[in-house]
Amino acid sequence: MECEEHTMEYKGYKIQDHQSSGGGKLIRVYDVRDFNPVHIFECGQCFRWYREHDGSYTGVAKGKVANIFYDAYDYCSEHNDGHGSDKGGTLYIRNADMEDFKNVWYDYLDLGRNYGDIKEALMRKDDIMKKAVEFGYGIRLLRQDFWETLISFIISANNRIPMIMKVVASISESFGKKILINEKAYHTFPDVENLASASIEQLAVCRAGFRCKYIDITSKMVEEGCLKPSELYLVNTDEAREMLKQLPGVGDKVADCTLLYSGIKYDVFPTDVWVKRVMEELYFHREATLKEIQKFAANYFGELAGFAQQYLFYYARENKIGAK
DNA sequence: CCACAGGACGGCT
DNA sequence: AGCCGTCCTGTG
Repeated sequence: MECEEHTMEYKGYKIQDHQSSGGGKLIRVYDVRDFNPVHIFECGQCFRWYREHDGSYTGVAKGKVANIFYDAYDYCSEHNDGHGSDKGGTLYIRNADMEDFKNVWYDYLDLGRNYGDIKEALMRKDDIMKKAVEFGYGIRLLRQDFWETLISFIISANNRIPMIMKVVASISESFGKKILINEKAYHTFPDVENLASASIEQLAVCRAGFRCKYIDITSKMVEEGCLKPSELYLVNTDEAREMLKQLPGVGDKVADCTLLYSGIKYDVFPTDVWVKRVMEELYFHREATLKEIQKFAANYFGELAGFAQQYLFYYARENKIGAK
């Protein structure tokens, strides 16, 4: 089998591109900091990544399939140096070439952002954030496809993560494009037109329940141009949230998740039951309304609210903070 | 069989 | 504006 390797530099990262004639493609990215696949793929922001036996994750995003593995340089010692940054490691992206890395994965994995600085700023806030950041030290906010994120979080309403994953997988199998890799089939998330042309009966097969009608109407509204994703970048966060809330099935929480996880706005604080519990238990020391929590987060975390929320959510859910 | 988990929405105050 | 019943599909 012929193998070809190239080493190059891209936006400050040293990359090795490994292509074999057998069809195996691999990208190695050196010195990637603040990266832990478990934290990234299991912190509730995405629904299409599955853990393999070797600890890597396989998923479909932006029309591409990849397997992601991370090898930390100093696995056993402390994960951070007390200043919010870690020692880094090597990121392996299988089934990707240099073009895929430049066009999809660099951006999707938010590799252009210095999470060390964000973690340091949040840890300086208080001991609660220090603990939350130390716990989820390898979290990154994925910059996901807007449309997939919107529909995924409409499905997330009053629903649990394993169920959301099943419904999104089912919608992709029914309406997305098939990709064959080593004779195994993967499916992309359908684009707006494909979902808009589906009937409610076809959607019902995907087990989305009462959310089927929201998906149906939202698809048709977006197809007709009632909401143009590009316009969300041009307005402030409150206006963007109100625009999204015009779509059925989209309230404050779904709107904020969509804005945050597709990388459009970062000064949001999506407040689900877990975030509400952790805020009540650790910050308010009493019951608090959603409004109070939103106001507090906006003032206290400001531009970093979205990142703070993600560390707090992962910390709360993994440790069952505030659970009955 | 029942209790419970999880946000949006609409009707009521 | 705030409160609360209802919506669906699971699992324990």
